[in-house]
Amino acid sequence: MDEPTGKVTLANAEEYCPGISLDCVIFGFHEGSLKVLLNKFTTYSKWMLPGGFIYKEEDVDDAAARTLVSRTGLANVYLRQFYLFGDVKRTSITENEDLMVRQGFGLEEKHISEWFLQRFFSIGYYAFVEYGKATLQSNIDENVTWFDLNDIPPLYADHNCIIEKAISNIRSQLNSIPIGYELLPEKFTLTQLRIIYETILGEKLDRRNFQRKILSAGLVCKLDEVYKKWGQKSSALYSFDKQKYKDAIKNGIPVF
Amino acid sequence: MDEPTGKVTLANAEEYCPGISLDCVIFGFHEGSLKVLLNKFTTYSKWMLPGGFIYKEEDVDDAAARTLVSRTGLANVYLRQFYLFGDVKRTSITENEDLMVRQGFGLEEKHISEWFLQRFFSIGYYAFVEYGKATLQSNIDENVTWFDLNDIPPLYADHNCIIEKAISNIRSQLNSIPIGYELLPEKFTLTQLRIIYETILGEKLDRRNFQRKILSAGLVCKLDEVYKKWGQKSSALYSFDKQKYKDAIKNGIPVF
DNA sequence: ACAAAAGTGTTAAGCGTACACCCATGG
DNA sequence: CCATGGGTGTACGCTTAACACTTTTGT
Repeated sequence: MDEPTGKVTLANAEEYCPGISLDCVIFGFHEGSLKVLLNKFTTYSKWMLPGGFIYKEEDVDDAAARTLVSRTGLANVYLRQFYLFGDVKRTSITENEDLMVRQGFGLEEKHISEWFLQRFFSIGYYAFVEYGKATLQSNIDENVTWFDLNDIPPLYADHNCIIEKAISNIRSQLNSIPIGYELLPEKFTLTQLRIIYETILGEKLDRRNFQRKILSAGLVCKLDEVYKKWGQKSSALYSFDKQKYKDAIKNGIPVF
Repeated sequence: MDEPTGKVTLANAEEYCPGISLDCVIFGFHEGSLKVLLNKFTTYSKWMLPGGFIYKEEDVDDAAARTLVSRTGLANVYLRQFYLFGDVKRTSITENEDLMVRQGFGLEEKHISEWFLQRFFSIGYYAFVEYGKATLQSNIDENVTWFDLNDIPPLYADHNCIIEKAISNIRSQLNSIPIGYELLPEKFTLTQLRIIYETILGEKLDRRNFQRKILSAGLVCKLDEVYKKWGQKSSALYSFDKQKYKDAIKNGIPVF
């Protein structure tokens, strides 16, 4: 999975740490809703989270970043490890056999059970990327697409649970992580920002109170420009104050 | 490490998942300060966090619980996975060689480099136990002792970092986890509870405001008994309301 | 005229914070 | 009588939550 444009192969399985993988819940924001990036091997029926393996001489965080680059072309994104999924039954052998046989990974026969049918731990990461900047790296073997967060199909293994856990994790930290900066374009409206919060929290927020709260945090500043949407009153555009944003990240300033 | 009273051996290394271990930051409270449980192999100089390996057919959470039982004799304790430590250089080969040679694990020569000198991922867990109920399982090969949190020596590998990360993790969730219930005996004073919060937060809290805050959460109730300490006014004893505590755990009620 | 979305302001209740005061105990 | 620690109460200020009115724009 380290070859963005080439065929997926595990013939080089010896280069990876055995029994451990990582899965990324990659969030984007587009047309008023949160999206999650999923991929599917063309020969296999189920969608799955973009994942990867870890080179024997590679830090886990680096492996996650590499996975993200290979699917979106984006480097230096907001990426956080949030949980290790380690139950024995989180993957099923029959499901993995199915996946493997259909996909025909470049494994010699004797390596199949040693590698792909073994028990796997998976390290969960979540990422925030700017939807418009991601260049999805689909190819003949692998299809990469955004899914609306409210419209996720049944996924491979425990990947639905991984998404759930990512969201509950983000939710519990929503007061201390400045969400929005990585998800939104440079210029955005407060309604867009509010929808992100509402989606994560799973509840409606009062428009006016939200506005006051966000502005009082001081991380975003109003621009002179306005956003014009057909059929509505034009709304003010805002931008993140990059310096204050970085301070908030570094010093853990509560932002909401 | 699954044989509490026997000699530590890894001759049965094939039974464990390779390249992955877990380390527990076990907190206790005694004589006005937070303690962390550490252990030391008698032949090796450095203290380390109680850790263990994961059987091939064992859930990670179960492995952590087993590790905890083997050191403290306690089952059903508050135990949470908080991070996976996955940097390549988190352990050093020379340090591991030193540990291994001195300890003389029951490994055949050819297995040494395959098992103990390989790269290790470590899953971090933290636990809260009642100091008075823990029965430390020291033996000839392994010494198990409580250390004051403010007096931790330089530990094996990245174990000091693991403790730091555990504390910062607990600190960030202090409003939503009912800390104290597992650390304190059945009957306790609010000063004891306050010291726990102060230690985790690293700052003094106003005695009166703390009291009001805790009581308004409704998880603890005042008893008719008092605690008498030599040289001071006697103070009221409190207990956790077990039902409300369970609800708070289950439903994630903010408790502070 | 009406619906949908945005801008602005007000008010009351609740919570956090900073205190003041008194009591009990032992040195 | 003083130092230490515990019990109780108050008062101010800030944050939060609930809510009303107006503007813009396209159907």
